[in-house]
Amino acid sequence: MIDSERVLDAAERAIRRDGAGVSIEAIAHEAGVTKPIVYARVGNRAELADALAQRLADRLIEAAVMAIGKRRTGRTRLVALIRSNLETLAEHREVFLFVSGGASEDMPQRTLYLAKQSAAPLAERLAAGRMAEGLDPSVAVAWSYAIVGLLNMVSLWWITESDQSAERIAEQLAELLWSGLAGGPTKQPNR
Amino acid sequence: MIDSERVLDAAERAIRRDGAGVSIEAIAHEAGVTKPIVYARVGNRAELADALAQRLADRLIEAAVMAIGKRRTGRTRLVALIRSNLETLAEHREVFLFVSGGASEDMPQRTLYLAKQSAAPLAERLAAGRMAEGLDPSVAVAWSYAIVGLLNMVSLWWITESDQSAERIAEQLAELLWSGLAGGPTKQPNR
DNA sequence: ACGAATATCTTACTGGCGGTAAATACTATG
DNA sequence: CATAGTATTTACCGCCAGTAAGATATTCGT
Repeated sequence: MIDSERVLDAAERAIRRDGAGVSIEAIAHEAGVTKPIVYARVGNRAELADALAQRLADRLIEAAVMAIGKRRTGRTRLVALIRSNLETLAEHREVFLFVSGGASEDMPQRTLYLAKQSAAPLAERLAAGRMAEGLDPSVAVAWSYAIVGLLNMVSLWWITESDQSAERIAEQLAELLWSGLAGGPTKQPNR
Repeated sequence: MIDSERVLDAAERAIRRDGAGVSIEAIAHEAGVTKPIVYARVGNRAELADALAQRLADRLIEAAVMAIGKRRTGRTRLVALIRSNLETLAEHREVFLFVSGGASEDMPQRTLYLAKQSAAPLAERLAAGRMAEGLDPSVAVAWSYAIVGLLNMVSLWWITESDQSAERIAEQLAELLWSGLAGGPTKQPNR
């Protein structure tokens, strides 16, 4: 009896090897079993992608927790979070690409599903933080999706096209997210 | 002789009808021709998606230009831009979903390609704006991808799950993008 | 210990789609 | 009318997701 975790492990290895377009058969082969087993354990391709998305989200969160383990506050913490996100996604590059597109058809729904894994806890924290400061917490949901989308796209760009360091990119994004386009505390000029 | 524009029009209709998973054959049928014609005109599925992405990007830009036609400045303009983006994507919902995932395989590359259509001009404007203010323009590229990704994800979320008004969401996002998490001009507390 | 029932895995197949090569209809020109 | 060249369709291939039915191991009652 091979449990579903083994299959998922094998799926990740197969994806790393063959790219986001892996066939289910290749995954089965990697797991040392045959196709129907994969279907029995993790379901069809979409469900497989969901499961891998879940794992990836877990890793992102774990990495984030690690990153803020060293007590940092405010902006510095934000930089650390972004950086950990970039580096974790880069580390699981192929899986990231598979989850975020390699599974055909109703893809967008899955993108959203994956996003929600990260966005939901983020939204909670945001709402709590703003409540604590006496600010309107109702922006939290939209903001969390905004931040997740931002990180996703920048990660994709960074992984495939940019050669700058994660540190530098994280710094730039933190600047945007922390202080905004208007440039923070200074009186904003309009343009 | 049917030109490629006709095929693309048909593709959009077919996508609106059948969703992002349309078969090429269905598109050909909608265009009143047969499959190889589609391939001769717009190439394979990936190239079709690219062409539609281009069209969509054009529409987004056009709508954006319209939106800022009424002379607005700074934050107000930002709200208008975001709102136009949301509404335009909602209007072309299915095409948006097709472009941003309906085409299988090397999807992520295409997501990035689509993003670049919007990000490149945005980056130019950002860089110019920051130069004019004596700020470091090197953040422009990362920021443009950040903003495009942010808009993409929020649009996806808004289209499929949220029932709030575009105006309200635009306001919230503008708040984030303009003033940042730290909450703008006011001295930021850390949390 | 032995056979029956059940759980587990594999072989073998189907349907459908992306993509293409070869056949056919069509148009223009002498 | 013939011929050359082009536009379009028919007919096909290969591949893969997903599944049904058969084979093999395993548990359980007696």
